[in-house]
Amino acid sequence: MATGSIQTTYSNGSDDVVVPDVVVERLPLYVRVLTALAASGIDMVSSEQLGDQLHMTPAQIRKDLSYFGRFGKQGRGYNVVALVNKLKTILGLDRSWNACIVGMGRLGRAIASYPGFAPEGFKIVAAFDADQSLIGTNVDNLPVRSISDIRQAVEEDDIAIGIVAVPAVAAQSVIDSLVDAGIEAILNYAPVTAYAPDHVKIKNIDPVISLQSMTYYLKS
Amino acid sequence: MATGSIQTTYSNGSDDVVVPDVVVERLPLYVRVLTALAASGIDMVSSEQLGDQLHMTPAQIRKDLSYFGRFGKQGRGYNVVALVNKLKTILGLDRSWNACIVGMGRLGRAIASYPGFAPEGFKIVAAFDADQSLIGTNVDNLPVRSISDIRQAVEEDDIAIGIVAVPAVAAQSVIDSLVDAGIEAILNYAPVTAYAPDHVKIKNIDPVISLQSMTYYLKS
DNA sequence: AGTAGTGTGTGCCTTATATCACAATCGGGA
DNA sequence: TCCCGATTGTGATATAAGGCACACACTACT
Repeated sequence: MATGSIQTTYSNGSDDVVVPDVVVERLPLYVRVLTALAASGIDMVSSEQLGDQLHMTPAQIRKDLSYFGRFGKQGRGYNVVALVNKLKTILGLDRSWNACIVGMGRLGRAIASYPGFAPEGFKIVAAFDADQSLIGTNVDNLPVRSISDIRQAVEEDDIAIGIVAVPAVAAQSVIDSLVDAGIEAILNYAPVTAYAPDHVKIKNIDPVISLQSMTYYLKS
Repeated sequence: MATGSIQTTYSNGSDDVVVPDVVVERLPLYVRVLTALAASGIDMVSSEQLGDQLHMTPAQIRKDLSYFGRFGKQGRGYNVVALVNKLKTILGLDRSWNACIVGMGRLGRAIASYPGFAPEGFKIVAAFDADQSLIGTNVDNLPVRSISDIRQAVEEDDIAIGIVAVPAVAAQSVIDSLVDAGIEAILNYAPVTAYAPDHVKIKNIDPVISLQSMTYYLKS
């Protein structure tokens, strides 16, 4: 759909493997169930058991993992803790990441106060808005700054991720600013089909679009 | 990934066509840009122009539309208003839909007060929670009811869509209740890989998972 | 040490999705 | 009325993703 690289190479010690995007998108799901399994004290798991939990075929799980190495043992399965650590390293989740929010309206504030980011290593370290009456105030202990400060803040605070929560009409220009400031990943909550150059990853969160495709299947 | 029908048939006057899921998921995007074009007074549009706006190839747009009929005219393109109306009808967006929210914590309240649903025809008509101290109170003019009332409410209020905003541990059982109550579409905000039978559509909204797959591509 | 049982990793095949490319068609102007 | 430029709709082809099935590896038990 949107332009962007479909795949990347993963340098796996010996040779470089081409990893499809869809595979990378599944890895966080593996991390999540493996983390839960580890927490409940289970130390080995088979691809079949993982498949049951994730509602996918064991073959797909094995193939996905095989892009990155050989983590399992025949007859035994995968060591839960070892595998989750390896996957976290692959995904870059063995460290924390700084993010900023652009747009501190109702939605931006809800995102800023969402308690699910921090435990996973995503820290929101800056907030921006275009509204002069908001700039300078504090929201959730975050000082709201002018959008024109983005570039400087991205450098100073080592911000890698931008979260866009502005109205649709402003979204593309905000995204351009973020890209221009050197950000490489964007989580876009604005209801637009946004454009970013190939080297910048962008993902959209749009509940209305999700609902609108589901109604197709509703009978009554 | 999750089990579920990959495709459905669309009865298009003469013959039944198999419509892939991915195609249906793109239709709302077409509706959105077409609506914007209509609002700006443009009355004809070509697949190439649509492709520019959506960052996809004209061929894909034409093929997607061709699953449902022949809406364009050679040499001219598509009539914007006629096409958007047709697509809305196909998607079931020519009417309004009732939805309920389960889980009236921080997230559930943010969803309930999100102003983006109503203009698109999605009405939140009921709210449920397990917390006795919340039941009976009003949130955003919505009375919070017990989860055990779901079945009755779904029937009485003609609710077609369930929005799940409960903690991860409670999500699957809530989804089972919704399915049991006869709901056919679920928008799940809980961070779990939820299961629903094939006849129930389920979509997940999970910003953390989205971030976690993007970090794979971050260099530094 | 030998053997039975289990589950991985992967080549090969199937299915799904995207793109190409061109005949068919439309509207406007000479 | 006929021709020309534009753009659709779609068969054919190319690419991508998923799943099967089995050789191989590992453990445990005798």
